[in-house]
Amino acid sequence: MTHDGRRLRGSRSREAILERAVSLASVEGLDGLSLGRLAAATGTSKSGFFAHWRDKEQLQLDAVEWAARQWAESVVAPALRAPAGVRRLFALHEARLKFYSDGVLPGGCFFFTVQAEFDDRPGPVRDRVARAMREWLEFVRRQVAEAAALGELAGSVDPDQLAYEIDALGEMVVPHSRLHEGHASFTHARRAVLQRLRALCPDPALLPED
Amino acid sequence: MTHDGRRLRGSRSREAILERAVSLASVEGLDGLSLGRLAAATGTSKSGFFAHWRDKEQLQLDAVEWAARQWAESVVAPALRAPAGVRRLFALHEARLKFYSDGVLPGGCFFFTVQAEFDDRPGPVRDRVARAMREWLEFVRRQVAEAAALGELAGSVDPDQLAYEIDALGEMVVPHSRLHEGHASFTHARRAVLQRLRALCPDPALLPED
DNA sequence: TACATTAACGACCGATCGTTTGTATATCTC
DNA sequence: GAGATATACAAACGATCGGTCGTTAATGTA
Repeated sequence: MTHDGRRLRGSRSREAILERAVSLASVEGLDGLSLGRLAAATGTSKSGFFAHWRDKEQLQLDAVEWAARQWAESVVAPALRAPAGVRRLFALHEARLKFYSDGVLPGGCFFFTVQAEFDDRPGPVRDRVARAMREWLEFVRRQVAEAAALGELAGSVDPDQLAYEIDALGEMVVPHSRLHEGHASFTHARRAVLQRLRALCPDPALLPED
Repeated sequence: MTHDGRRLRGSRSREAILERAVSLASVEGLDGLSLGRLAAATGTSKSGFFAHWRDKEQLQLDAVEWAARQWAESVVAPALRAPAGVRRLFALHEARLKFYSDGVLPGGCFFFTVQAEFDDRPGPVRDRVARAMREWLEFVRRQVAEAAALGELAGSVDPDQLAYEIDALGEMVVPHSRLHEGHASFTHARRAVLQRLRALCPDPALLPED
């Protein structure tokens, strides 16, 4: 009846499980999330996981992969529709903030949670998380360098430096907005980067005033 | 023989346990830390904990208290030796960075880890952590306001805004420095705040050039 | 000295953890 | 259709979880 091949059916439930895992892990972390709770949340049995993954660590690694793809589609891709340079750089910052304020993930940010969880725990998961963060920072750095090459940033800008600032100001919105209710941290994060870029940009018309 | 009163002895081991708990929690989190491992690390039995605390949550609450005191003594107090104003503000930032780079805690920062762990988990521990972070941010905000009142910051500065920036740029050093080895993030965090303050301060002699 | 209190312990509890085993069923290959 | 494979499950495993219980030794109070 159903035309699900076993492989199609398998990869569908695999994707559904990973989506749930990323969602739950944004709240409780990848290790804090237990297979029992994940099974309950997906309406399956926990022993069924072992048909898809050798052990919990393999599932964690695939969850990081899934989250990186989600980030690329939800944050990076929309920002790439803005014209290259300082406008794209700020669009990237705003797309991240929108990702957070839209509540795409219940915990706000998978990578913030998982980064805090694994930054001191050597192993494959930590390495995979570190790679994802490195690639993200490298991408931001490239946007900075491109803006500078287009003459949209004062010449003396260090791309590594500015990329760190943009990332830090954006990422700390997650704990601030969740710990102290209210929208203030979003305003602060947005304005911090906006004013920083406006101060560097020779053409103020490229960026909103406020 | 020993002049330990039972109360003195009790409060001594209580403090020793809390110090260990804060240290371990900076790595694995307050919930990730299990009583069994804490007992092993302190050379005691886990059942002994229940002579000092009703349950794990009470120990967690006291650990937050202990960590807040450590932060006040190791970061806030040294910075207060600098003259009020923009110099104290920057001294505060540098004291925090020194706290991290000195490796006072094996996980870098107790509050970063615990914040990420509890920002989505309602309960007394979350409330206590939120209060500690609120008090810290309020303290930074007051230093900003004082610097502005002394005429050491351009008049248009919003203390909430600048306090958020200083905190975010300082705190994100923790995951960055641990995930990507190297000292770069310390340089970035230091220079970001320094250049921001220098741009606002009418008297550049108050701050180092670089 | 008599008695209460405290610190600390070993042994054990039910629950949950990640994982293994065995089994049933559906799907693909031939 | 036959045999291999993939999906999924229930049941159970040993380990560990937070927590309880009963006890011992030391210290305090009377």
